This record gives sequence, C-alpha cells and structure tokens, in this order.
Amino acid sequence: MARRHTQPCPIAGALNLLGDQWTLMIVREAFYGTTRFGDFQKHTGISKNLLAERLSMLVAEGIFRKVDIGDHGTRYAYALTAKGRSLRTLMVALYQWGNEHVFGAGAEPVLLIDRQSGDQIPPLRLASSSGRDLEDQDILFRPGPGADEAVRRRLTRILKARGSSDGA
Amino acid sequence: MARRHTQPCPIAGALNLLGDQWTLMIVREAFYGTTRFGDFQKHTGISKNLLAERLSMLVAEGIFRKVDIGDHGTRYAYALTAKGRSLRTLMVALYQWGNEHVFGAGAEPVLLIDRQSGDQIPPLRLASSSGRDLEDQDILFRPGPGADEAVRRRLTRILKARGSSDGA
DNA sequence: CCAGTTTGGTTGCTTTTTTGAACCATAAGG
DNA sequence: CCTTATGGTTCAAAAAAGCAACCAAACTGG
Repeated sequence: MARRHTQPCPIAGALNLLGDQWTLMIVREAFYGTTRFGDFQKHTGISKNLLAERLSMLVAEGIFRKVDIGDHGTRYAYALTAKGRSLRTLMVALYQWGNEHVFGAGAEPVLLIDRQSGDQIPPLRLASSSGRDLEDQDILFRPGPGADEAVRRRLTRILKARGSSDGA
Repeated sequence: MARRHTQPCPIAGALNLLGDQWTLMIVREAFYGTTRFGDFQKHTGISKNLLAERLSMLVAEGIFRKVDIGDHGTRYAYALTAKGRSLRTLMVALYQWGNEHVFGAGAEPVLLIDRQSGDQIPPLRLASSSGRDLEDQDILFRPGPGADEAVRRRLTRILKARGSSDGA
C-alpha cells in the first residue's frame, strides 16, 4: 500500500499501483464482468480485508468506481472507469505472456478470441508509427518533461553506452 | 516467492512470477543495459538479500542467465534470455500506461523513442488478425487446452452472461 | 411483519515478507 | 602486499498478508 518507488519512472509508478499479487487479479475479474465484492472474493481467493483495502485504493486512484445499488445502503457494484478499462492492453500483454511463457503452446488455459472472426487475437505487435516492427535495439529511452536531473543523467549515460557499443 | 495462485490462468501464472514490486524493476534495469549485481542494486534501491533471491528465481525461471565473468569466481553478469527479452511488449505496455495514467500527458518521465525515426513509439494497438481495432466487447475468453473443468465452467458462464446482455 | 440469510465489511491474531544493517570471503587493482 | 570492489549471507525489526471471528444493515420467504 505504501508508495515504495519514488523515482520518476513510468514502470515504478505503475508498479506502485499494480505491482502486487492481487490488484491485477481484481482487474482481470472486472474484465470478466464481475462487479460485486463477494464475487471478486470468490473468484480470486483473496481475503476480505485485503480485497476491501485494494478496492478502496483502486477507487481512490480512479481505476474503479463504487456504485450504490439496492435502494440505499449495503449493496455495491464495483465497475471499471475509463482509466481502468485503459488497462486492457496491459492485461492482454500479460495474458499473452502467461500463455506462451508460463503455460506454453498447447497448454494455454484461456485464449483471447476476436468475437467477430472467432479467431485468436494475434500477439500485440510493437511497431513504429510507419508500421515497421521494432526490436530491442530499435528502442531508445529519452527523458520526458517529467524527468528529474537524476533520470536525465542516467538516460544520457545509457544512450551513450548503447551508441558506442553500436558500431562494434 | 511462494506460488500464491493455483488456478490455471495466464494472469495468475504471470503474476506468480512477476507480481511484486521488484521483479519488473529488475527487468527494466536489464532493458537499460544493466548486467551487474551492484548496478541493479544501486539503480533500483532494492536490498541485497531480496535482489539475490529475485535474481536466482529469475535465473531458475529462465528469464535471466548468470554468466561468470572475470577469470573464474566472484564476478558475474546477469543477462536476459530470449524468454526475458519476450517481456518487452509487457514492459512497453507498462511504460505507456504509467506515462499516461500515473504521470499524465506533459509529465512523462521517460519516453520511448523509435531509433530510426526519432519519433515516439505509438501506443500498442490491440487489433484483430485483419488489422481491425478491438474494443472491450470484441474480446471473448475461451478455454484453451490447459483449462481445467472449473475454468471451463466459469468461462462458459461469462460467455453466456455477455451473450445475453448483448441484445439488450 | 418476523426470522433467517446475504452482503460488505471490520477487528484482532498469526505467519510470512520485506527492510536495513552488519558481516564475510574471494578477487582485482595499485 | 595492502586496499577496495564484488557478490553475496545472516540476523533482528517492521510491515504486509492470511485467516477466522464478529457485526450491522438490508433483503427474502413465508
């Protein structure tokens, strides 16, 4: 729950919110259509106190919203917000990596299917704006407007190291 | 370290390996070119015992390999294997989500740049095999060969719930 | 309208992880 | 040959997770 990572880094920032065993399981459930406290608990196996804490964190972060259903009172639906639904790409990346590298071809537990064609959804493809496939060495890390001096220095050093090992 | 999730689910399986605060920070460092124990520690801020444990887990899982450098003995390089490099897509999804939804437009700490064009790498796009954009409602979850009875039943129920709410 | 169940928690205790610091052996470097 | 760097291990303390018990409001069936 405590913000562990303090560096201005998108990975660190994302892990502060999502980097534990349960948060993305809860998000998975929401993509499966689960909305109720008890159903999240039943389908994930998380304990009630942790689920309560995670859901309230996710609501505070704007990833879920808590909707009072039933006339007024003790029945609620937890639904993904637009920010929550924006995790779809990340979830698909996890699905595909888990299928391929944890369970392996021929042992995939859950396949992602394109409803319209009935075919499997193809692997996410990292491509340039012109559509060219990008490999590891095609990616550079550049400080953005939110970078501090430390990040700026570090990325510059990485860039130099990469650049010099390039011609070799 | 203990395998928490036991369901046959690609998300659960992936989170068993990657679902904590440090593992993906270590992987990030590897993508930045870090190979040495001390450098991983310095750049992430992880404590030595946890780093040692995580690295040995990652080596055991085939995500990193440990290479003895220096004549023989106490100097090692940790390098991503092909399986480790296959995390690239997942990492990019995290970078993009963190930039957009944790820091926000205009405050991105680290931008991903296409070396050849110098432009920013565009957001990962979830598309069908024919290239059509896919939205939430276009994705179905189908049991794969590794599904057990419980998963099969659950996904069938989700499919029905989705199908029936479809015409409404 | 009353009794029993469902829902959505909270509380408190135990166990596991993480943190942080100290320590250490081998190997490089000067 | 003395010093420092490397890559750890070990230990105690703090934090987080897991687990069971408890609870109040509200819905349900009769």
